[in-house]
Amino acid sequence: MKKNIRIKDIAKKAGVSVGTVDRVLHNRGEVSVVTKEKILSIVKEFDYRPNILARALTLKKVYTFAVLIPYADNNNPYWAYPLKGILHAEQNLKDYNIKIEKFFFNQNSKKEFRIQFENLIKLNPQGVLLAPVFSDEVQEFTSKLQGNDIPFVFINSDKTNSKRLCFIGQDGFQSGLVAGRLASINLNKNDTILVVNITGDYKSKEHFVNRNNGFSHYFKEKPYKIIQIELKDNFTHVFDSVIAANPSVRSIYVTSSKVYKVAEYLKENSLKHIQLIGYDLIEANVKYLNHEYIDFLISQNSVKQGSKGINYLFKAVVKNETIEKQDLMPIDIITKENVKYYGA
Amino acid sequence: MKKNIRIKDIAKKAGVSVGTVDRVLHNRGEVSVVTKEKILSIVKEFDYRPNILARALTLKKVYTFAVLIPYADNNNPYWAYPLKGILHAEQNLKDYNIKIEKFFFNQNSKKEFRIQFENLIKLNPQGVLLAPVFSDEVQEFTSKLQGNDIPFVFINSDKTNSKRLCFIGQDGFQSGLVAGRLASINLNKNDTILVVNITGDYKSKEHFVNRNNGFSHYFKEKPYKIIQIELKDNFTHVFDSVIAANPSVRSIYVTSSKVYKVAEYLKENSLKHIQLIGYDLIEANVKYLNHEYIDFLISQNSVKQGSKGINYLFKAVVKNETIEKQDLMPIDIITKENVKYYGA
DNA sequence: TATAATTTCGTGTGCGAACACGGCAATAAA
DNA sequence: TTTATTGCCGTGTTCGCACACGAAATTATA
Repeated sequence: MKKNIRIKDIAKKAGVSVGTVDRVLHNRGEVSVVTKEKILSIVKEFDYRPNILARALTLKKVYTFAVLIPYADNNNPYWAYPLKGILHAEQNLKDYNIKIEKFFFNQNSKKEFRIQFENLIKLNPQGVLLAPVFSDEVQEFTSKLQGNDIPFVFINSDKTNSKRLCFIGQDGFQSGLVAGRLASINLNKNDTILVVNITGDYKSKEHFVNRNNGFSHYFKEKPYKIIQIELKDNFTHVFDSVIAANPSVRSIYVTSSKVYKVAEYLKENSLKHIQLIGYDLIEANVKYLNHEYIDFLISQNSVKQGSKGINYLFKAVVKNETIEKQDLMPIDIITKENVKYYGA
Repeated sequence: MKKNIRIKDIAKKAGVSVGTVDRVLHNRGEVSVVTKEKILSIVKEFDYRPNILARALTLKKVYTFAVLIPYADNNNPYWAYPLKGILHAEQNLKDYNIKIEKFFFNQNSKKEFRIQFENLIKLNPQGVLLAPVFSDEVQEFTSKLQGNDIPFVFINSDKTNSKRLCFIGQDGFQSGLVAGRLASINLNKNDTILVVNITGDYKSKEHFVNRNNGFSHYFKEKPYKIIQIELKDNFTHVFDSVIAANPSVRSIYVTSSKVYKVAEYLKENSLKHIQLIGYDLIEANVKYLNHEYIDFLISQNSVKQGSKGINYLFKAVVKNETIEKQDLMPIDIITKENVKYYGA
């Protein structure tokens, strides 16, 4: 393990001054082709990597990253968690002069999304982390970013067509498979499984479609009856009739973090014999998990998604490292017994 | 979010030079009580934290950490994983002049452990990460470390009596509960569950005792029969008779990472109707998980344990931060469907 | 009072990288 | 030949911190 080579060392080897080496490294011209070539070859040979500590120290320049995600509220607590991770990463990178500007929008409002991304663009950040909720708007937005040479990272869901730096999230299909495995526990032949999609006005459904597909795929050639229903936020009435019409329902799979709403329903109607599986460790879900109305939660590590997003921007923009185009988070299986280790 | 205060700022506020501030901060004396008090109060008021970038840059001093863990081999692949994490963390901290010296010993040889820790002591590292396998020897070792003011971190298992900086590992009891939950899936009343302890010559059993206790606790007041057996590495013969004597065994819980040996047995004897649960994502286990001879693996994040261990030493020794006395890793539940996300 | 010993404090240098600035040579324009 | 203009390159400073060195102020001793 030998020491890292420094600019000074390169200069000595090339028989020039550090200033010259620096000019080559930063493409600031004013260097003859001959010496440039020579320096570059040395750089390559000894695998020069700038000492980022020294760089961060000397650069008064503050890197600004921007985040564009939905805001969280009572009816939509999910996005509080990625935000937590983002703040955590910000804290971690404080020494490196990284500032993170946050822009929030209503998950159901394309208009707000558009307003916020206009604001964001004005800021001219060095990198962007965003949740690509509305396909068309995202397309438009990312084109602009590309035009300004601003790299961007997707979080939570993906739009493969765009030239993102990276996507951080979960493989929805695969998590559907896991859900299938969990939903079929303790079931008897001919029992019924209910799949519940609570999407509200949510427009970007790809995520949920993948989960459904994975789930269905798991049950090919398995002897269970599966019913799928689509619900709005306020669904008690609809649910009553579905349950009444299907008394053999023994297992429910909710494809989103709103599983706590179904849990609430099960509790109020004393339906503890029905297994319940859903997504994400938000507070309400954890409560029902502990009270055994929810049997399994699938976590997509939303907090970590946030911190990873920022860290990838840091690596790519500040450290100039190449990063993987995709980081699929583990599909954590959470029960009452192990939930306490996934909290913070 | 205002700028961090610097030594220079403190100096100005106190009406002294940076040298004086520095002397106070590092307790190098040669400062009058009055000015010392004044400086300390300013430090406190403005929550001064040294810029670790600048510090790492200026300190030619190389921090040396030492690691003392069992080595991995074919019959004992486990420790390859924490080592992986350790190497990863080392890579990450390269810029900070951290060197990590590794010392390995045979898991069953107190003699080797002793030899290696003598070697380690000679190195006089700034911090130590160790697996406290042999109680008495560890006691002796850690006393010496304390005598030399060398902080140390435990990994994988704990010895609460010693003055460790921190313990990183899993709550064995709690993981036993999780195993209980998983082992009782799809069971009928009066089915039998077999608990298998494969400990070899392994002397430090606390870890496994905790897992057993947690498992037993889960089954209090549950209508299943539970049998516990203790096996050496070569157990085929014994196992034959146990299975023969208990045809109602429908679920097996192996309390260690050697569950692949039981899986092998199940495969050779075509006992696919028996559920199998064990620990750790070592290669052999993953293979049988994919072939559905193992139903669930409980992962204790051994790789991450390694990297965390080093990072805690870094935080405590280099950054001078206080750290939690204990970091309990999540109890990851792994199935065929989600295993691929826990690999690296 | 003069000198030595000690306490108390300030200054200067270096870590590695970034960049402004200025210098020297070769060539072009006067 | 003199004066600009350009191409090419070296020097010096800065970032925040650590530490060596030495200077001043204070106290002790002759």
